[in-house]
Amino acid sequence: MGRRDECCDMRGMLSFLILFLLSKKAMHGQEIAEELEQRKGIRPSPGTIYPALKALKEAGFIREQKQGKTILYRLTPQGERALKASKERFCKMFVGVYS
Amino acid sequence: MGRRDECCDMRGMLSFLILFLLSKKAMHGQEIAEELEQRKGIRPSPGTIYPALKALKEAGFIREQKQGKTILYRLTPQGERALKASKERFCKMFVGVYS
DNA sequence: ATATACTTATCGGGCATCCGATAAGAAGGC
DNA sequence: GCCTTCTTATCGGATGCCCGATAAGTATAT
Repeated sequence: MGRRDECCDMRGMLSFLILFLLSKKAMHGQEIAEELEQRKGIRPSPGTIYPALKALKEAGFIREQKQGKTILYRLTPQGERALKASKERFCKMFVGVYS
Repeated sequence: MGRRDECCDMRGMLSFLILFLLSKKAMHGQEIAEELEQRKGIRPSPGTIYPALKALKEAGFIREQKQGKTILYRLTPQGERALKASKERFCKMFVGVYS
C-alpha cells in the first residue's frame, strides 16, 4: 500500500494523463515527462513513458511527427474520441472528490 | 489497452475511492460495492473488494464494527489523514481534467 | 435443527503498469 | 571522421491490482 500516508499509488492512469496532456498541445517525449513530473512529483523514467507512447500509437490514439532530433506526438481523431470517453468515465467515477 | 475507446482501465484507484466513500459515511461491504457499481459501471467482485478492505484495515486506515450480520467499515483518524494527502495528490495530478 | 439467503473472506492466477538499466538513433562541435 | 549530448527505444523483472471461484460465517425462517 505504499508509503505511510498513501492509500494507493494511482497506477493505471498514465495513458489517460498522457492523452489528456496531448489534447492540450502536441509535445515530444521529454516534454511529456516534464509535465508529468510537475503533476506527480516524480519524473517517469524512459522505460515508463516510451512504452506507454508506443501502446497509444498502436491503439491509433496518437501519431508521431519527426521534428529534427525529436518526435512530436499528437492526438488522432480517434484519440480525441477515446479521451472524451475516458474523461466521462473519469468524471463519473470521481464525482465529489475535488474538495 | 482495453476496449476500443479506452485509453486505460483506471486500475489502481480502488483503495482511494473506497477511502473517499467511507469518508462520506460508514458503510458495509456490499454498500461499498453498490456505490462503486454506480460509479464504475460494473460491480467489483467480492475478490476485489474484501482484499482491498483488508489491506486498508492492516494499514490502519479503516476499522471494523460488527453490526449483526454485517460489518460496518469506517475511517480512522489516520485514514482521514491518508485520504487528505491522497486527495491533494489526486487534485494536483488531474488539474484541468474536469472539463 | 435444517435449510436458505446473504455477507464476508480467502486463494490462485492473469494482466497491465511501471521502473532501472541499457542500447540505439540523431544532431552539432571539433 | 569522432566525440559529446540529448532524445527515443527496448528488455527483463517486480509490483500490485483485480477477478472468478470457492469457502466460511451469521441471521432468519420453517
